[in-house]
Amino acid sequence: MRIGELSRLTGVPTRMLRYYEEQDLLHPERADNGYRHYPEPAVYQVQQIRGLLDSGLTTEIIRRILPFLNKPDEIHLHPQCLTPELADLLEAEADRIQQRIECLSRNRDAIHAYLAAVRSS
Amino acid sequence: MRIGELSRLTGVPTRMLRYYEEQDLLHPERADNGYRHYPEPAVYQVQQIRGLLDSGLTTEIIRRILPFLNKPDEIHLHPQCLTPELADLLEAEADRIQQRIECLSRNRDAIHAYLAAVRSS
DNA sequence: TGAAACGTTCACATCAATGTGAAGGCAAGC
DNA sequence: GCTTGCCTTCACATTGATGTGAACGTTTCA
Repeated sequence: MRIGELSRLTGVPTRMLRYYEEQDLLHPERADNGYRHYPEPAVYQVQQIRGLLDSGLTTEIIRRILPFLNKPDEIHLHPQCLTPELADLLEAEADRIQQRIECLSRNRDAIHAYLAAVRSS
Repeated sequence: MRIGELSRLTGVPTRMLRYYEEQDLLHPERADNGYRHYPEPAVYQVQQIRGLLDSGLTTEIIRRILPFLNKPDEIHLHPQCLTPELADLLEAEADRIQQRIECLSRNRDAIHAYLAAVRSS
């Protein structure tokens, strides 16, 4: 599909889809006339990118971890693909994500606790 | 304590502590000479603010929900304090936080799954 | 008293994510 | 063929969270 349709399907402005490409998050094919051409799964990928951005990750971090998401099965099973440095980077990023999750969970619970307390009074 | 000590205790630059005050997230007292004076609990509050910012929340949202965090007990139990609009706002914010948690959890799991798959090969 | 360390405000700079518009090429229908 | 809508690139503006530095007052201590 072309960029306009992807934009409609995802609700993400075309400007941003081009920006994500510039940031190496998306890699659409190009038609003869230069038009970008996206495969079906791009819809899901864009939603994933949006979710991560909204969660406070930068495009740089997303670029780094994106190749390893959505691929628990279809993995390049050559062990040399996973250098120790890369493994460390992924673990560190998972840890930082975990910290965010805990922070957000605490505060979500606090909001709920507040609402419950006030309502039961 | 003064701003420098709070900065050392939290690792947050004084510039940012002043910025958070400008954004109505912190409200230190002022000494006669104009120096800011923070109470002990400010340390925890600053850490909380940082956690929320790092999780992708804006200062505007943090300003709105901050008064209701950390107060499951010491609540203004006057029911008129919780207008329906305010309750809606808090619920909506809790929902959006929940979405972030789910997005981050999915991707943390994906990273772990990738690492596990590659290592067991 | 003078230096060092800290505080104040003001202001300009940066960076990432995004908005917006110009100027022009391509495509599909009337 | 012309209009309409989509596509391209280029470029400048904006917003929120920061960095950084100037210019100046305060506290501390030798």
